[in-house]
Amino acid sequence: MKPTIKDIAKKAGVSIATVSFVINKTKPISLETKSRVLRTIKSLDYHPSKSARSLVTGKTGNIGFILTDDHFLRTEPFYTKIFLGTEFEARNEGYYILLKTIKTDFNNTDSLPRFILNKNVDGIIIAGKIPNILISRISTYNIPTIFIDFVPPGNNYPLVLIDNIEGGLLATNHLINLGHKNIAFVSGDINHPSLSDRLKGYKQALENAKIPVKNNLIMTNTNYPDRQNGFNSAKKLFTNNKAVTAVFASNDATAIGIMHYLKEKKIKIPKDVSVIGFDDIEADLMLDPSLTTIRVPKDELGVEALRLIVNVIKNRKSIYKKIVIPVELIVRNSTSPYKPR
Amino acid sequence: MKPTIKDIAKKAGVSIATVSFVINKTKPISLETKSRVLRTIKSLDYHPSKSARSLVTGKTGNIGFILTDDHFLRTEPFYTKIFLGTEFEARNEGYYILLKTIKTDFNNTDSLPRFILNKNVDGIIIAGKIPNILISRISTYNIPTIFIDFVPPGNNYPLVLIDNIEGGLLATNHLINLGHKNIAFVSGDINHPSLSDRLKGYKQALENAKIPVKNNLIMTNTNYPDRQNGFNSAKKLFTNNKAVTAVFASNDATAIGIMHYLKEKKIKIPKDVSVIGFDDIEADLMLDPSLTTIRVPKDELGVEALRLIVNVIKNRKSIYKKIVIPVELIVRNSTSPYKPR
DNA sequence: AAATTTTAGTTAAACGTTTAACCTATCTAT
DNA sequence: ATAGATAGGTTAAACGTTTAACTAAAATTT
Repeated sequence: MKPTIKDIAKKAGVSIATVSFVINKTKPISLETKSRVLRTIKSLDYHPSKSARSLVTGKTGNIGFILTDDHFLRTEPFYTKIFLGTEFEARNEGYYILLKTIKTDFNNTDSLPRFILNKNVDGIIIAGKIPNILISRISTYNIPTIFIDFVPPGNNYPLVLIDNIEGGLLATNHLINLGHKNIAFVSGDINHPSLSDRLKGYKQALENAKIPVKNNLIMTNTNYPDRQNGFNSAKKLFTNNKAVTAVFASNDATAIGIMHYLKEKKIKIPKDVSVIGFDDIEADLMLDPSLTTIRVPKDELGVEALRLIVNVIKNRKSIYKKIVIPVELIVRNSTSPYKPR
Repeated sequence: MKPTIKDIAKKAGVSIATVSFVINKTKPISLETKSRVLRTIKSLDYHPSKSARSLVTGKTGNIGFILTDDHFLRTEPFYTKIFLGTEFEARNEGYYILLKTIKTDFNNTDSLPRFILNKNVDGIIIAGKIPNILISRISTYNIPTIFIDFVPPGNNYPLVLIDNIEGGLLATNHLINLGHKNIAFVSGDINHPSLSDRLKGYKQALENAKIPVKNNLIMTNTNYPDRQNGFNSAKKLFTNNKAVTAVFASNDATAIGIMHYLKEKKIKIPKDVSVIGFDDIEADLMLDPSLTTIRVPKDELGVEALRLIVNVIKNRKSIYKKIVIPVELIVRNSTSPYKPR
C-alpha cells in the first residue's frame, strides 16, 4: 500500500499536522522533529497525494499550455522547444503541464480545452498567435493567463516576448556593416506582431544608416511563414529586383525557402546574395551554407513563462508585467561583405 | 463559486448519491429524475472536481507519455503526431496526458519522470526507442505500461506497432514491379526493431522475386536516421555502386538526405535513380520531386495506444496484446520504371 | 516576579466526490 | 396471496490532505 501522511505521523511519533508543516514549511518545527519526519518520509518513500492536496487547497497543480497545431507541428521545432523549457521549469516548481493544441481556424463552435472547462489548471500559458475568439472565450473563465511571443489585442495580459525590434536591428545592421545597400526584407504573416516588429527593426536600422527604405524590397504577405512562402517571395523579389545583394528573412524557415530559390537559380550564397534569418532553429543541418541568423533562446522563453505564470497565480491580482528576452546575432556562412554583382 | 455536487442535488431535489449515479451511470435512475439532474448540471455549468474524484477512486485520470527528446524535437513531426493522436483520444476517454521527454542517454543517476515518482498517472505510454535502464526502472513501479513503435527487451508489454515488415515488402515490391533489380536499402540505427523489420521486408521481397540480396547494397549504421545520415550513406553507396537504380530508405528523413546527395551529384530523380521512403512525414513541401513512400498513420497509432492503455488500466491483469497498424503505399514522383543508366 | 510573546506542537473540521449498506415500493413468478 | 427480485432511491463513511483554532512550555519583556 502507498503510505499516507498518517503512516508517516505514526512512525515519526507526531501528529499529521506536524508532518504537513514539515513538508510545506508552513510552520516552524524544531530541527529534531523535522529531521525525524524527513527521515521517515524517505524511508517509506512517501509522496503526498496530489488529489487530496488539490481538494483542500483548491489548486490543481497543473498549468495549461495552448498553441495552434501548425505551430506545434511545423518543421522547425520552435514552439516545441519553448514547451520543453516550460516543462523543465515546471518540474522545479512542482507543476504539471497539460498541453493542448487547437486548430488555427478555431471558431465559436469548437469547444474549449477540457482543462479549462473542468477548471483543471491554475493558470494558462498561450504560445504564439491564436485566434481572438479563443482569447475572449478563455478570458471569461478568469484563470490567470499569460502569453508567449504574442501580444493579444487589448494587451492587458502579462507577456514573455522576444526582443524582435532589437533583433531586426541586429540583423539589418550586420548586413549594413558588410557594405550592403540593397537589402530586402522578406516575411510571411505580417499581421503577427513578432514579424512586424522585426520589420520595424529593419526600417529603423536603414534609417539610422541613412539608407532609403524601398517598399519594393519589402516582401510581406499574410501566409504562414514557412519555406514554401519564402521560396515564393524570393521568386517575386528577385524577378523584379536584380540589384538586391542581401536579404533579411523574418525567420529561418523563410530564409531556407529563399536559399532554395537562389540555389535553383544558381545565384551563389553568400557571394552574390547574403541571407540572414531569425530564430536559429538549428534544424536543417543539411543547409549549405550554414545560416547566419538571430538566435532566440527558445527554452529560456519557456522557462520565463513558467516562472511568470506561477508568479501571477500566487499574487492573484494580475500584476501587469512584460518580460523581454534578448536575442543574439549568430554569424555563420550565409552572409559576406558586399561585392557588386 | 464553483458549484458542487451538493448544489446540484439540492436544486434537483435529490441526494448527492443520485447525482453521482446519474453522472457515472453506475445505477439505474428513472428517466424523469435523470433528465432533471442533467438539466440542473447544465444550468449551473457543473463539472465534477477531478481531485475529489481521484481521492476516493484512487485513480488520477492522467496518463504519462514518455519519449526521448530527439524523437520529440526531430525535424519530422513523427512522434509529435502520434502524441496528438493520443491527446485527441484522451479527450474522448476523459484522461489527461502528461508529456515528458527524457534524454537519449538517460542513465541511472537521472531521476524518473515526476509523474511516476508521485504516482500521478494511472498508466504510461512510451513512444519510440528508449534506454533499457529506464524501462527496468519504470517497471519497478508496477504502473500499467505500453509501448508504441518499439519492442522492449523481454517483450512482455502490450504494444502498438507499425506493420514494418509489410511496409518493407510494399516498398520493395513497388520498385521490383517497376523493373528495378539493383535496389539498395539505406537505414540509420539498425538496432531499432522498426528499422530492422523494414530491412526484413526488403530482403523477403527480393527473395520472393528471386533477386539475390547483395550486402554491399545494404547501408546500415547505428546513428540516428536523419537527413545527414541519409546523405552520408548515399555518398558511400553511390561511390561504390554505380549500377544502383533504386533506393529504399528506411524512413523519409533518410530518403530526403539521399535525394539531397543525388541532386548535388546531378543524378536525376527518378529518371536515373528511384527513391522510396517510409513514414510519409508530409513535412518538406519543398521537396522536388515529391517522395513516394509508405504511409504510416501516425495519429491512428496514438489513438490506438490510448485505447489500449485505458483497456489495460481497467482490466488490471496485464492482458498481453499487440496491435499492428497497417501501412499503405503512396506513389508520388520519386519512383519510375527502370531504365538502364 | 509577573505578564506577554514566541515556539512547537495537537485536534478536528473541511474539501467534493464515490460507494457500500440500507430502505421502500412495485413488479414477477409461483 | 405470498415470496422474491428489481428499480429507484437515501444515508453516511471514507479517501488524504491543509489549516484554523487551540494548548502548553519556553523565552522575553516589563
